[in-house]
Amino acid sequence: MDLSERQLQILQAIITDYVENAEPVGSRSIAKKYDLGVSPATIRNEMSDLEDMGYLTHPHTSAGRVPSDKAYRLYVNELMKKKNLSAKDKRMINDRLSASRDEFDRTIRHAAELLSEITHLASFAMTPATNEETISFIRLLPVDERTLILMIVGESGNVTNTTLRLNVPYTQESLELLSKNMTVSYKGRTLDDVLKGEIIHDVGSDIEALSQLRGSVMPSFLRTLEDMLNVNLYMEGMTNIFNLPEYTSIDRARDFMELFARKDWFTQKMLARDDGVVVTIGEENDTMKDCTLITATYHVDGKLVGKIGVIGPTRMKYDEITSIMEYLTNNLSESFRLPGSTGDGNSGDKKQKK
Amino acid sequence: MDLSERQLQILQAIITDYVENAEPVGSRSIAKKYDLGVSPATIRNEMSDLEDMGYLTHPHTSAGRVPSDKAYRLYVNELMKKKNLSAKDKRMINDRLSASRDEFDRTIRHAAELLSEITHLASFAMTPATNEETISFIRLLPVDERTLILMIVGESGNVTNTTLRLNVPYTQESLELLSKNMTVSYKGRTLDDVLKGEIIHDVGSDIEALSQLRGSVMPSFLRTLEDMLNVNLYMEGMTNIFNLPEYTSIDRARDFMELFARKDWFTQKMLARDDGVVVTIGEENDTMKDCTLITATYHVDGKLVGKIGVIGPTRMKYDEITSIMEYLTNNLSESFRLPGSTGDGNSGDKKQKK
DNA sequence: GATTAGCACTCTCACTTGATGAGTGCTAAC
DNA sequence: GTTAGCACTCATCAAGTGAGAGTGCTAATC
Repeated sequence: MDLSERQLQILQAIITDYVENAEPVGSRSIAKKYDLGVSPATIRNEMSDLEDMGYLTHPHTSAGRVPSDKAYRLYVNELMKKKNLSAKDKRMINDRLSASRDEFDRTIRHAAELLSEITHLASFAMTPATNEETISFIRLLPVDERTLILMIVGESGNVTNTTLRLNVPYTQESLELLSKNMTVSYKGRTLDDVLKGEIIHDVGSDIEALSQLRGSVMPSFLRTLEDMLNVNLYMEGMTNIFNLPEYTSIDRARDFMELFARKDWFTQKMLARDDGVVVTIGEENDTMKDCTLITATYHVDGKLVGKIGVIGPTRMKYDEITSIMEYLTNNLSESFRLPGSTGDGNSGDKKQKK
Repeated sequence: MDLSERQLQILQAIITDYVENAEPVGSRSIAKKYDLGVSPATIRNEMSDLEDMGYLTHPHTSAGRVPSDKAYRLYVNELMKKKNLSAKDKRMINDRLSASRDEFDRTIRHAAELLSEITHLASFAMTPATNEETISFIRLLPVDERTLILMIVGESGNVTNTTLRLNVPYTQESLELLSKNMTVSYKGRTLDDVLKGEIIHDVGSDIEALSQLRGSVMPSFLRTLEDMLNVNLYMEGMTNIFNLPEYTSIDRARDFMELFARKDWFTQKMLARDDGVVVTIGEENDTMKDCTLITATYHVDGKLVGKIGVIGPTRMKYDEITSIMEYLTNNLSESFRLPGSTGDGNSGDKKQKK
């Protein structure tokens, strides 16, 4: 049972109005503001039908109507039109991103900042990495007689390091040997694979000092690998949500903030999402049932993907925000393209349900 | 004009009660709960005097009294006694810290976690570093033909790195040469010094490729140095404050959260504080005038200092919290001591005003 | 002179009441 | 199918009320 043209118009009007004012919208104000050529009474009848079909809800008898998740879904899939960014926003994005184009992390961080500034929502960005990231090399660097740095570098240029203090001094040679040794053992393997798989014991354990050093380093190696899964995640504008009427209750604000304290959990959640612009609304999320989450992917050399996203209440300007994110990710992919390559990296605008 | 013994008793009772219940305390409840041997009326008279002297305030005519910053200051300096930690807390601290004793960053992060769990306040911890940190070496590591990692290591084992993408390919040799080159130029110099000083141009610029590479790397080098000033700062339990009656107003909660979004500012603030256990109360802080901030320092090999701290409303359990922090920092300093060294690293308990 | 009992006074808080206004749902007329 | 009209519902606000907690003052007491 499809919606009639008029029903769609009314629904769109309600969504537009509610997104703007955050208050239940009544039949009379729709009739006044949006020129639909019918009286409030007619609109009331249609609204009642829309409610029966699950597109609207009713906080209480005599409040106006509020769009449901289902309504937003319909809006995102069918109704909304792409918005053009303002010249000011475009300029801002171009300027800020080009300022640090040669540094991955910084560019990504700037992207998150931009996103939260423009949308006035909470945003995040992560450097390109996946569960399938493979190890490129492992390096142990001396600091002082007992202190050393363990560094793991992924294929994508992701780096994680930790500073270790050993109980016994090490020698420069054993350090270099172990670096090479470990690189040989783990190069090309994915993080998941190494974490779940057997630890490789049998390499070069003929030398006493080496195997001792190895024993001290291994536990930290594994823990650091785990950290590496949690890539570089930048979060920005978390406090923006305090300005929204949805979060004037301290409890909801707390819940919101607590979600983001668990960075590792959050990262895994986001990594699991599909490519392209993905919108999940309210109940479609397993946690955060009153939030909408929009993620988009950018590409490096047309292959590796990183993600950016915004989080806010289901009441948000879907059209503007998805357009901004599309522009932003295209811009990012553009600047991370190898000169000469052409691939557009499958940046299709899917908007699909998760 | 000193306070009489009885006035001190009453003030202490008011503080104890207020810290516990977060509600203005009246003369009658003091007389009932604390056995001072005088009637409410006498207590009222004393309270009135204490208010004249600035130790108490009055939200409105017929509420009870609330301790002022000045009262807390007196309490911290003179009245409070050291608390013994519960066996449970001690065990928890020992267990959790020893689990990752060989890794700096992880241990520090665990310390922050512990602190916020035990105190139910917001906490932070930073790895040892100061504005006087000196550069130990600089390393450039290849990732792919245009991508490389720039890594700066400080004397204390602090590492900062960034992934760069160049416009033109580089050669392995030029990379190694530049690494050595830069290390020679900057080794032993402090971050501040390098950031403020002249950029050194004249080293090895006879080779064309090298000077080009250098030109691409330098801007990032300086930006990354700045990052390094902002050490590793771990924040934990920010959402704890939502449970406090002081922060049920969304505005105050927002202000609080926004303070910590500015990590670099916060780091600099904390680095500037004295060694030992330092308590600054309310107005004594230039920002956060309704917060109390307690920091403490731990030592590595008896020299380098790192900081941990808690932040909360001025109404907090000063005696417990300072005791916990003392125990925790002693424990940290202990595990970061070079085997054989003895220095206790000046871990005096100063409690001084900033 | 210090301490205390007594009492009037102040202020907050929770609760009630009534008026107002926005909005719906139904019915009957167009 | 559309619309006007009207009764009904519910949230919100302001004003009013009583209870409770606490102070500040005064006069009596130790």
